[in-house]
Amino acid sequence: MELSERKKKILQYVVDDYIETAVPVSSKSLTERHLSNISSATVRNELSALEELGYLTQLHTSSGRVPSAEAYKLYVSDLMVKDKLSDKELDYIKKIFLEKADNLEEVIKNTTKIISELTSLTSVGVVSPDVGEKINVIKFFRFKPDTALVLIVTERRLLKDNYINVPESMTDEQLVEAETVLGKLCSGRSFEEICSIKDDISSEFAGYKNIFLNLVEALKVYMTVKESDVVMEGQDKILNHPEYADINKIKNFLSVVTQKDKVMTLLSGDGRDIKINVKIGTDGYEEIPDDCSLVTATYSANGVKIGTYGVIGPIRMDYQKVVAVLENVGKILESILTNR
Amino acid sequence: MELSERKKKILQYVVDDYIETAVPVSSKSLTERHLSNISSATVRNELSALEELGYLTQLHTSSGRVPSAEAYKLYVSDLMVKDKLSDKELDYIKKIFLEKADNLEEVIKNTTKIISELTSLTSVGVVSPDVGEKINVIKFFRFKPDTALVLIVTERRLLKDNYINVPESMTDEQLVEAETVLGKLCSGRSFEEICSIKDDISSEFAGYKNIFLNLVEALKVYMTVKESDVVMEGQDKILNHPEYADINKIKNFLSVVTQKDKVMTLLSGDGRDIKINVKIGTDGYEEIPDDCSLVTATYSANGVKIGTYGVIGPIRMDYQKVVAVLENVGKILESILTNR
DNA sequence: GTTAGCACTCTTTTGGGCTGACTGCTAATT
DNA sequence: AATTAGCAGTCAGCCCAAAAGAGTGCTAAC
Repeated sequence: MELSERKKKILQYVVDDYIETAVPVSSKSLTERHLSNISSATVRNELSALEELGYLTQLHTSSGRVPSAEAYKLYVSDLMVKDKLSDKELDYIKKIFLEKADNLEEVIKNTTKIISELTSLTSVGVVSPDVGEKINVIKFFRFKPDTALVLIVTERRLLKDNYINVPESMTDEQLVEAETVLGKLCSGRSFEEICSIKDDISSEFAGYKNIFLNLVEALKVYMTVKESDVVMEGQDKILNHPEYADINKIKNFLSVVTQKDKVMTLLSGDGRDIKINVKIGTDGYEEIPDDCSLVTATYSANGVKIGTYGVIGPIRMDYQKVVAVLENVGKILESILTNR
Repeated sequence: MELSERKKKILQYVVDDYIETAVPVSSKSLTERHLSNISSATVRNELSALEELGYLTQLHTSSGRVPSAEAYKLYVSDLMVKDKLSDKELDYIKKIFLEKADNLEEVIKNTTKIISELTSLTSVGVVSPDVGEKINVIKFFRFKPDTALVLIVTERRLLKDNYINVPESMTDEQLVEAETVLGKLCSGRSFEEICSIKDDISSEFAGYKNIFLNLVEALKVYMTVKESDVVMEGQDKILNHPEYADINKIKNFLSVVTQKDKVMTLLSGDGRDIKINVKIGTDGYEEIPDDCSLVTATYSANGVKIGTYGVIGPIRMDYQKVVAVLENVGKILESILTNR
């Protein structure tokens, strides 16, 4: 069922005001602030209808109205007016990105830093796993008799955090040969493809089957999100929100937001596209406290996914700002990474 | 001035009880729990003398006594009886370390995890910088026309987070030669030494002076503590302490303990030796809130410093436990890293 | 459909009074 | 000279009642 224009407007004002003040919104304050042309009694009738429809709740019979999770969803999708960032804020984003953007890891750190800074919320980010990435170069570097570091260059980054076992009997020359042969096998192919050719390895590569299998194991590590791919910033920002005055709530929130594995499962779900993704209330996400929202965006450059970023905060957060920040950070980031 | 034996004993009991209960300690409870042979009035006289001496304070005229920072210091250095860990706890430590100790970074993560777990406090750790480390191998890996990844193997770890610029005109063969030549120059020498030979580079190496200078810059990065060397665990643990019921205190604490750079400056100070190091109250450390303590220990194996680890928490923390954990983690860690 | 007005509900604040947990002091005791 | 019993004094914490304040819902009039 469709809401009347006036109901929409009133609901928008309620959410606006509640986000701004954190105080239940009364009919009187609405007429004073936004609706001087109609009386508070009329507004009261509308409010009580909106409550009936599930968009508003009251803490007790004589308190003002508070938006429900439903109301926030409608607000974000339909009601809210999109915010613009100031030139100062845009310059700040550009400045940070241009300062240092050597490698993907650095970029991610900066991205979450910017987002947390501009939204005054806890921000989280995760690099998309390398599933579909194409491999350019593979290199082995032996640093102990029986282990070698694996270096992999893909289109978007240099992977250098994985070790494989190599037989001690293998000479350095043989390892270089393995590198050349397996390099030939892998380059130009994606992680997925390589893992799938596991068994029917042709005779040309047969001598290096064991090394290859070890390599496949190493590749697999990059195909799922790892804790080290998760970045978090500004975990203390939640304390600036008046509704988080309760120790248990804080504890609850921090127990999610100080543990990478929890944030990981949260973010690994939605890597679909560049669009903004809003989860309000639990929405089936048991990891988030149910008075929290998670707003994320997935960025790409040159058709390659960079990662998913976003904020976690109280359900009463400044969605206008958050969406504006995520959109602009995305635009600027993508343009910087694309032009080079 | 030296305290009488009885005063020491009483002060010890006060600190013991206060750490246990978080409630100001009264003369009556002291006689009931520990001093049944003397009367509460006598204890009152002693308490008031200890207050005079600056070891105890009162919140208001009719409250029990609370230890001052001075009292905690004396307690840790002289008064407290050393705690022993249970076999279960010792086994837990060993289990975790034996599970995974491939590379130094992993070990550090585990160390802080164990410490936080066993003490129920926020724990922090930092790898000691590589200043005095001797280099074994240096390797360049070109992954863009003008940049190469620098791999450095030292006695204790593989460093792989630094890039240098190389001239695009340089062929891969030339780069390999640079690697061999500079490898000869550097291997067996410490970071410090290499940086100091900067200028009077002998003719043999003259052709690679620019690469060498870039390499020196890369080395320098490893000679100071970096944010990525800092690890933190259990930032939410502070919320279990009843004296941290105040939002502002929590905010204060978290603003330190969620920011790596702040923790970094805290820890980079004292890398002297294996001894336990206790900073109680501010003690001139403006980064810590003044109702907090920082207890750290620096570990080594085979004469090589591994890093500095410790806990940050309320001044009223269980020092017996903390010291016991730090000592035992150190012993086990050092023995594991030494025997191999 | 809108509005003024009033009764009603519920939270929050205020303040008094009481209790209980201490201490400090004094005078008596060992 | 050190210890102790006893008592007066202080202060936080709790309970309770009363008052104030903020808002709603409803009704009757416009």
